[in-house]
Amino acid sequence: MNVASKLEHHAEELSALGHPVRLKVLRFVVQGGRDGTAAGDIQAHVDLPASTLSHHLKRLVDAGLLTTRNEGTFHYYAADYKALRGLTDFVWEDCCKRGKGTCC
Amino acid sequence: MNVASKLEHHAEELSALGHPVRLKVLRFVVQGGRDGTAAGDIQAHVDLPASTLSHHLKRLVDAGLLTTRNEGTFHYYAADYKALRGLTDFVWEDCCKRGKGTCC
DNA sequence: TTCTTTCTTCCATAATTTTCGAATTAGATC
DNA sequence: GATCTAATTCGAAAATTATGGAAGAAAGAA
Repeated sequence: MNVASKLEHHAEELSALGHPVRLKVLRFVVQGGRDGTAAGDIQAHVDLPASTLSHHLKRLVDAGLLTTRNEGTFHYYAADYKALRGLTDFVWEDCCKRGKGTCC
Repeated sequence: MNVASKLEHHAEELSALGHPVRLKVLRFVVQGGRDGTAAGDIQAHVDLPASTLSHHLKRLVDAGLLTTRNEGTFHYYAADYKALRGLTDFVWEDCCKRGKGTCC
């Protein structure tokens, strides 16, 4: 993946996280572990209409931050921990390389 | 600072980073070190009209990710490394505490 | 089949964001 | 003062995002 599209991708991820509801959802799912958290449990946590929440969940999945899996009528969402680590690392990449001294 | 407003604040920071130009700017400034980077140098890096860039810089400063300092007619922008660290840590806070096993 | 539960998609409206030329400010230099 | 340079603010159009009721889909139970 080239530099420009990597930037676009990470910007998309950050944009997805840049909304109070979605950030709250992501943290809840991150804390829920690898097995994932059911959409209904997420809804109880954020207290919003199902349709509104569904849009936000889709945005997080589209960005590649969450994965989803269905079990019967239940839809489970889990964090893509690798993607998330890649994102938080990206922001710090080459910190201070153009400055004098170190800082990070 | 309470939990809700901390969430709002970090969502605002992430939203500020959730744009390709602003993410590129932030990384450039992060790499520029503590002394900061002049607006003109940033403009050369992103190749955009000054007015457009100025809006993006303001957004990053308003979010608390950049600080600014004037020297004559030059405006220097520097990363608030503490704020940035607080942000990237926040996303991972209490990872897996509601799940079984560990992952982070 | 009919009903219930769980969740998504459709649709329209409202609100916010992005863009950049033109005008303006602020400081340095002649 | 006049002028140049560096950068911000104004203003207005275009594009994107956010919200949630209503309708639909998918799985299971009665």
